[in-house]
Amino acid sequence: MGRWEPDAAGRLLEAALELFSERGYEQTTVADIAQKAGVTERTFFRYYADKREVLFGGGTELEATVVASIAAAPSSAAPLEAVVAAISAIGLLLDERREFARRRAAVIASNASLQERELLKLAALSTAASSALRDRGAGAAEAALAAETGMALFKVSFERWVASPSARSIADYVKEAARELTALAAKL
Amino acid sequence: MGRWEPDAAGRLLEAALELFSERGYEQTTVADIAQKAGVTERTFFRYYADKREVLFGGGTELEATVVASIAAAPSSAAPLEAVVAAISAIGLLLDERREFARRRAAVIASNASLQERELLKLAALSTAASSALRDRGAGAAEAALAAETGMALFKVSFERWVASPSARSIADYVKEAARELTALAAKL
DNA sequence: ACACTCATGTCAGTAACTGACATCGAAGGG
DNA sequence: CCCTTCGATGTCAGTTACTGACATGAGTGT
Repeated sequence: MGRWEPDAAGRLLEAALELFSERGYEQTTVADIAQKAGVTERTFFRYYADKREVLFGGGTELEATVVASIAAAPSSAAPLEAVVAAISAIGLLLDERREFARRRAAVIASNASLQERELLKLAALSTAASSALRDRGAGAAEAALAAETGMALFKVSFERWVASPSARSIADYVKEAARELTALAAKL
Repeated sequence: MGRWEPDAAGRLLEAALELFSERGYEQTTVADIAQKAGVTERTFFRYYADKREVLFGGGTELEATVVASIAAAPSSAAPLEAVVAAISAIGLLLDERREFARRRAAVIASNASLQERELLKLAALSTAASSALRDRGAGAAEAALAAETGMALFKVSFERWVASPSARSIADYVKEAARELTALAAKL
């Protein structure tokens, strides 16, 4: 057994999520979170670069999933197809953490600066997807556009998933949104 | 004549842009900006809600342009067509402030927290576009997807415009990206 | 027993932001 | 011409996010 309770980062995340949910993001200080997790404020900043980042720890994992998923797409798949597969894969990941993802989304929806951070993470995902598409032979312009469009699909799919109380998978919403996009673009 | 030099907000913006360009965003304090503009730090925060916001003053105008543009689209226009027209209108606005838009874009590109703010403003634009589409009779789902897709088009168009030294209008890049999107979506 | 590591604590400092109150030139009424 | 009011600004004290430097102390291997 260690000198300290294990998994300080996880305890900080749980403490933050609870406090943000109860009192709101701005009404919670980092000192509050640290105290609830049984560490000092300084330790919080050793695990998370800033107060918001505590809610965005899984970013690397998501990025890896996107990249792997695009790399694994059959070479016959069109760029948008590969991206749709990638964001469906992310959807499956979130399905596994259904409870957590919803709590987290509710907190983020209630605070603008958290939304900013979320959008930045999505943009990072888009950049990763674009790069992975280029590795598959797509042109730079095509890759960037397909990646951004994919993020648009993800945003609306995730929104619908959060808004709906049903147990449907995010991947379902993605499929649906992709069909709608085809229809919209056909009328352009 | 007033007691103070006129247009404090404008002076603050100009001071901020110069300092951010020279030293970088993080190496510039709000006190630096205020001093260069000839006011106190407190006055800065009376005009701008936070340090980043000084670069994002035109948001309301852009939003109004988008809403007006979508409202003005002929009822025969498909949702994505209306959105493409709206972001082309924004492009024309930026063309008018070419110089400023490029300096500003360079500063934003160099700092993550400024990128966050920019993404949030874009998201606000998307929400406004979605709402304007619904006012024209579009369904909620269709409107949200068309708006988000439009922002994807805008992002890649603006990126290409910034990267290119030519004098082409942003609207040209939007048109080009829209054509590419049609091709990508057709293969879905 | 000893040194060494590593997660944590302690502490002082900077800079972003906020609320409360003071100041003072201008503008308008009497 | 004075007086009042108003609006933009200044002053100041306080909170909180975040950082760097250094101290501590239990485990780990030798």
